[in-house]
Amino acid sequence: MSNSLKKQVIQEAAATLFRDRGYAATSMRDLAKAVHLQASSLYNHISSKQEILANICFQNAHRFLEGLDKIEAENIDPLSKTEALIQLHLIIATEDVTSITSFNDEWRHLEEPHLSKFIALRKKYENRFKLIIQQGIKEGVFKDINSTIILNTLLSSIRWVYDWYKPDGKQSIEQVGDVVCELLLGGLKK
Amino acid sequence: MSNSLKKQVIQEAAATLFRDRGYAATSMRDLAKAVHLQASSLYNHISSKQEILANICFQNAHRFLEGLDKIEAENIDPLSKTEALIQLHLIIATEDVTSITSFNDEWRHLEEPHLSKFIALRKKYENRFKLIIQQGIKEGVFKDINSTIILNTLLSSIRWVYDWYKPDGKQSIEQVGDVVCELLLGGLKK
DNA sequence: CCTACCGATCGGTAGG
DNA sequence: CCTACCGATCGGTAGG
Repeated sequence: MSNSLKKQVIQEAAATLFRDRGYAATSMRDLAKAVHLQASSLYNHISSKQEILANICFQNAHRFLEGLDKIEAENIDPLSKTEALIQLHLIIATEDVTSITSFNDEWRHLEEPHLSKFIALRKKYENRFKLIIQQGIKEGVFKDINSTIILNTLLSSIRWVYDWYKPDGKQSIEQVGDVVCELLLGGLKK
Repeated sequence: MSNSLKKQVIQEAAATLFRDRGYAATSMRDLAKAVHLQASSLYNHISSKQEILANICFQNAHRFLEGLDKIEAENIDPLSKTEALIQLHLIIATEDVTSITSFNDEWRHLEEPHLSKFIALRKKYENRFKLIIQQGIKEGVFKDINSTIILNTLLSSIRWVYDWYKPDGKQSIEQVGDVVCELLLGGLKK
């Protein structure tokens, strides 16, 4: 197995462990066992436990920001953009459930300077999302509700899917997405 | 200070630390420092780190179940019950933000037999909540949407308030609650 | 990739 | 409530 491929395997095993037990409760010996190595051998592929977490967090942060870039560039109204963003969250979630869950829950274990950088990226994402919502309010498609509350409720309401969704379930993620959109946007639309 | 009062102080300090750093990343020495004791002295008041977590989790679980008891007993329609449940979550959240946050995020660090007991309590709560939603669908007040998706979206969408709400904010929790109700129930109502 | 090992820290106990 | 201390485990390094 190539070195970079092995690194990938370690990263994925770490994401699973971080999701299941949390970052702090996962030891490098747990991780080593998961990939059939001695703990010390991990350090031929990664430089520290912290680096693994940082990779998980920033990889996912960039996936969200890239998705947002595309949606912003599209020539569609704020309602369609909001719908597209909800679907983006669900698509990213299903592409790599374990990674996204540990990204959601474990970023707070980032150390500086990673932590500040991560929070800044998230803030940027949220502000751009909020701008789309505010545009929707301005254009009269959305109710005139505090846009921070709308944003937080939208972002938060999608999160259960990460914990809950299993690819072998009876419902496709698109179906779940449509229902979630109907539920959330139904109350938001004027 | 009485013994039971000191125990209360320790529990609250622990809830704050668990919320800020997580259960696994909080050491008994951290906790001891927060209450101006030596680590060993904590054990005059509590029996283990695990016991503290179990107390936090079960205290909050019972607050939710008691609230649900009352709401179920009221002679009101499913829509009003759902509204009352959303407000219940927000009220409990604001009464004791730190405790509820570590209850939400740290229960998975419970060990057996606590863990199974806790999951069973939560399942019971969710099933009874779901029954109210299903009643609303049957009576034609709610759209005929998969009740599990509705339940999860409702429960999940409220969670950001725990992380976000500060009592010194500009908005009262009732205002936030009204907005969240409008947003969520607006899409749910037929 | 391994064996051997480091200093630091963990939850908790003994004994007063 | 403290000092002193236990065995276990932590992330990580040295050296091959």
